[in-house]
Amino acid sequence: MADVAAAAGVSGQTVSRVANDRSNVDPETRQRVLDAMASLGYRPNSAARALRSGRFRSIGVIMFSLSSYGNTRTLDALASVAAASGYSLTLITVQTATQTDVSGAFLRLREHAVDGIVILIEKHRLGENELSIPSGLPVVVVDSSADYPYAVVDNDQAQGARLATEHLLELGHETVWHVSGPPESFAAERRRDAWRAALEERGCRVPPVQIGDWTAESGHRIGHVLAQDPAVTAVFAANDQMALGVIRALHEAGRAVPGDVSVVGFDDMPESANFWPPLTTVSQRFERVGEEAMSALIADIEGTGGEHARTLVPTSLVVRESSGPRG
Amino acid sequence: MADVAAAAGVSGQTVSRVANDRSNVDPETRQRVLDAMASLGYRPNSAARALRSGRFRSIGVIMFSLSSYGNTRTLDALASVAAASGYSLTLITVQTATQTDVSGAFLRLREHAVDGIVILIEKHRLGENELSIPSGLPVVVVDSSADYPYAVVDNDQAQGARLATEHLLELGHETVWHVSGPPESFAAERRRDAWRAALEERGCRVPPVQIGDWTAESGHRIGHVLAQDPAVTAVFAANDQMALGVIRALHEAGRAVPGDVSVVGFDDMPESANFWPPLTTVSQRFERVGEEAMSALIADIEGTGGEHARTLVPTSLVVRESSGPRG
DNA sequence: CGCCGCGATGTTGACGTAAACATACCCAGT
DNA sequence: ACTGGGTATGTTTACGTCAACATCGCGGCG
Repeated sequence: MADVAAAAGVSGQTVSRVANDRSNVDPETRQRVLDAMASLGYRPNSAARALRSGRFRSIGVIMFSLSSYGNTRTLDALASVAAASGYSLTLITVQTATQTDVSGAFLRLREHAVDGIVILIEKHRLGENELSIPSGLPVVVVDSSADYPYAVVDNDQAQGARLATEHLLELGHETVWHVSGPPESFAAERRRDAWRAALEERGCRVPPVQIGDWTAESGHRIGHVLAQDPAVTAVFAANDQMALGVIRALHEAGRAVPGDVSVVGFDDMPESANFWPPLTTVSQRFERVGEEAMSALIADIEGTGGEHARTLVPTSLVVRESSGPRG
Repeated sequence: MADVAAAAGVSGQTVSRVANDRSNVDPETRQRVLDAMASLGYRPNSAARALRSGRFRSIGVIMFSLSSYGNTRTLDALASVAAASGYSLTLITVQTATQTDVSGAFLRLREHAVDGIVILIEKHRLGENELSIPSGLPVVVVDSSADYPYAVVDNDQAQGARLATEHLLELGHETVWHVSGPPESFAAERRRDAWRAALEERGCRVPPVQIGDWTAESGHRIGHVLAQDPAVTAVFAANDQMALGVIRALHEAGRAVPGDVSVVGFDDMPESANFWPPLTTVSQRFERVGEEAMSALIADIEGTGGEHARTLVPTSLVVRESSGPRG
């Protein structure tokens, strides 16, 4: 900065004013400073800026894992919105979603002087005492329980699961079997509850829940069991990967999809339209979730708004060939 | 820090020494300082630290998109290694892989005081003049050409493509058709060249290349064309998603996989084992790529080594049911 | 004609840390 | 007892930026 000031023949303060677009700088002087900046390749030093202002224009993201398709897309949206708002994104991944790991991530983010934190954890109930942040940083939680003392943004899991279940019932199936995500996942629980509620509302028998772990392998294993039972004509899997495994098991058992069994997934991965048969599934708007989360966080940081609302982004059903009338 | 110093009855400098684990602090004093730190919840301010030292213990990552499966897994590995080495990760995504966007990302990272940069761009030849970094920051490029003046780490695309092609030839197929990635992708080019070389070495006819864009849809479209030609008995798709589309098109055309046509992919996505039929594919070790890239970068930052080497991580063939002897 | 006010610019200091240098002390060797 | 060297700790200062205050000059108005 001193170099720029010298080159432009002004004081450092004037350079600072130009850099921050302050009023009350003579247009001619401003131009001179801008020229000097350009020719010297000057960039303000954000460390000094952060030290001075206490703000870093940086957002921390704590993720459980990048392997999940939805989390990845949400992160992408977070990055876009953050960049558009002039924030950078500091990413911390934790190996396990334990309180210890998440707390450690918090501490590391505090050291790295972030202005706010997005938690992208798909697991259930991180002990709330552990999540308290002494520094009072703004926090937004994505894809988790409503019990947090922070703003929460999520896809509307319940509404999506209801869409899927009702779609199958409307096709004439007597009931719908469910391949659920793991017990510790809140998203899985919400989808399961909504599936059960949809069945009960219509007076349908509620078959036993099949517990998977989101992987295609678990779907495959469960699919083999379901394929043995001729009463199974409609399956709602809690994600597309498990649906894929179920379909493979049905193929292996010689049961036609959707001729003998209809299958519906949840996520709408890019591949799902090209499964065999193409998968009927619930499309989530992860981009929208990321945008909502980042907007809420930035509003909180900058003092605009901040009601710690719960935002649910609606999902939609994409009907493809894996579901059909009861054969 | 001043509070801690007062609480422990020492000077700020001693606190600093304890915080940085310097030698020459009396064990008793050290403990007193540590206790004070703990009770006051002190965390060093990284902004001030960065300002003082010029080092931020932060790595910038520039990604073209998070939508690619491989990039995501590589990023996951980068994050793990960075965390283990005490670095944080600043993520910048660019919408397009143009020189302008990438340069802009560079500038933003320079402002954010990163110590080094990983470029995770799957596209070809960013103009090299644009990639020059005035500040002389260490840079590692993942998944791209060897022409850069920086260290490069990548999966060994050529070796993988050769594995896939030779596997199909060894099954008795007279030649292998190729569904390629888009022209501007260097990875696609390397796979294409290796496929062609493997065919030519064995004196096989080289069928016309089918150009896709990595998506399952493009594979589906191309698959329909290939399905018309009875001479097509073996297809090597440049990624699993396009392979999925090809398989779907073959199903639709009534051609059995692998009975009539064998299909091999590239990537080994978690879903691929549960395609119908399960996909023979080339498994890439993205985690290893991420580790190598981050290690190289950190070595460069910390002045250890730094020969700007080119590291290729070997791939392996996973044989499943989508490939079989020529029917 | 002189004073006031306002806009443009300069000067000073503080943010939290750590390097460099300074000081204080202890112990071994003569 | 005195010197020299090493260890533990304190003091000063600078990193780059920006808020607060100080200064300067110019035009308007009583």
